[in-house]
Amino acid sequence: MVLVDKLRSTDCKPTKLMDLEQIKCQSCSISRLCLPVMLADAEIEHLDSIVKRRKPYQKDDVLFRFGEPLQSLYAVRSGCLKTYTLDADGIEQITGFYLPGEIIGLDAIANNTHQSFAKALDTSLVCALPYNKLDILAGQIPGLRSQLLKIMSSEIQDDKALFLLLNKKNAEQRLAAFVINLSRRYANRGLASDRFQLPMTQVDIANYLGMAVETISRLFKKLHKLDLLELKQKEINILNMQQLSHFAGTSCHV
Amino acid sequence: MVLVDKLRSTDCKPTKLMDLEQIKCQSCSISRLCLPVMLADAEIEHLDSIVKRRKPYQKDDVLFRFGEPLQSLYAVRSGCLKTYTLDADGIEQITGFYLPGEIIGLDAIANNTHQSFAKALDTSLVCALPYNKLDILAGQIPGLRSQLLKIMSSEIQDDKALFLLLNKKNAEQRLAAFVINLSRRYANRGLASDRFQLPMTQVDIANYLGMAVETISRLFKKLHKLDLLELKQKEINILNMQQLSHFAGTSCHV
DNA sequence: CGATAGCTTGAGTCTTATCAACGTATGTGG
DNA sequence: CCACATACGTTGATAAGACTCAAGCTATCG
Repeated sequence: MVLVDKLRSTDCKPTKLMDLEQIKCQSCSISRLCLPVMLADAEIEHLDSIVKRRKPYQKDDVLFRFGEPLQSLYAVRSGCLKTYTLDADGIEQITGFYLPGEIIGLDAIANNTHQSFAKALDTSLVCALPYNKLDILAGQIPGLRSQLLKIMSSEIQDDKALFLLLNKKNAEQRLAAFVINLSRRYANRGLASDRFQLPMTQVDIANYLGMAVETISRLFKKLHKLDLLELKQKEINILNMQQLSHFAGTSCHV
Repeated sequence: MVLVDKLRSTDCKPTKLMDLEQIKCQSCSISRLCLPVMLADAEIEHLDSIVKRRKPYQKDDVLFRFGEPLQSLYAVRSGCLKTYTLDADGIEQITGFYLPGEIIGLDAIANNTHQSFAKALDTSLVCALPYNKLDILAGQIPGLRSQLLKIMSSEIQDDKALFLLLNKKNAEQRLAAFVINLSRRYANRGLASDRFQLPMTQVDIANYLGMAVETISRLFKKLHKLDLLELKQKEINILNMQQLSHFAGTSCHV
């Protein structure tokens, strides 16, 4: 995560960036969140050999478009990306935000066709995983097959949770839950969970959560008034995580 | 599907039912929607050997509960089931409806723990697929591995589509889209797509779509007034599929 | 036949969207 | 380095869609 932090700071030298582009799975700081989990060294090396490390994508660069044949899944190494479709009027409909260690494009496997657009929100490094090669490798390495299935299952879990959030919670609960979800994901990556940069605009958050931007703005203000969080520019500062979680409507299942 | 229809009719003899319980993957009418897709005969036999065919579940019987360790995935053979969680107040939150050929429990793979309850809405036959055996078999049969990944990818696709539906569409579009979705799924199973039984109550539909029952009732009435569909008891009759689709807000992605 | 779950209908309320206008960053070219 | 253009965020007023509550109706099942 040190490497990731270096990358995210604006003063990193081009040489540093080149180094980062070359980092192998073996030494990647987020490998424990990614496909290599539970693989032996030799297996990781095998996986590493099919990974194509791309030059960094700049803000607004597009990784793939809706309808394109699936060539590769993409593992995020640093930065942040979003996926979206366009509705009948050509309006963007955001379907997901992706942080380091997360895999983009899993929904394309069913018909070998991308079901969305993917765009960088920030300067971002990704690893391209050619799907046909990955599939073959999954046949040879049980741990990889297993991890791939787990990652997909995890995405299904997250989707169901999001579904419940949107379906059952009101605007303020949605926003609170969204912030907490981001916070948890940062925490999993060893980054600060109570103070971080929002990688997306409020317009994007509103779009993703199915709300008006005005509502987002008002609710951030309300959460601030309640001393639950602070938002300065894009920096978010969670002041009372427990209360905020409670506010989000403690999603208990039992 | 003839078999499925027989089962659904109420006058089927116990002996018939016993026969159905024993049907193998090789002769299962919905195998082309299920895991056996693209498998060679010998491979299907292999798969068949790990499948446990359960006695029929009756209405309201529970397949598994939230928090239980994942033993098996379940392939629906006939009938209809729902999955749901309970919120903090113990209120049911429906997360999905499952028709023949669909697989229940994929979200449990990530942590080997079921993330929801599953309950029969109707007399239903299911095949239990012990996950550890299935996983091993997926390592031996490339086509099975591939199909499993595709089924999971498909579920992710469906979840994203549902997400967009709930997030961006108003009540009447949601309901219209829900009906069309059911209709398409019946069509895929070779059943009538313009005239079918709603397998769930309006209360369940309301719960699933995040709306009040009253709204569902009013909207069915409205759709009837517009001559788009008819609803008598639980039998739905789509009168104008094209208009209904249009009404649902033609979900275009380009 | 009565009890209960499921569905319908109407009236009133509330949350959140919409519209309009203004304020504040950000970044580009002169 | 400044001025302008543009994207992003804030605030207030108004309106609409959908919920809630209350009550009555209708299937269904024991």
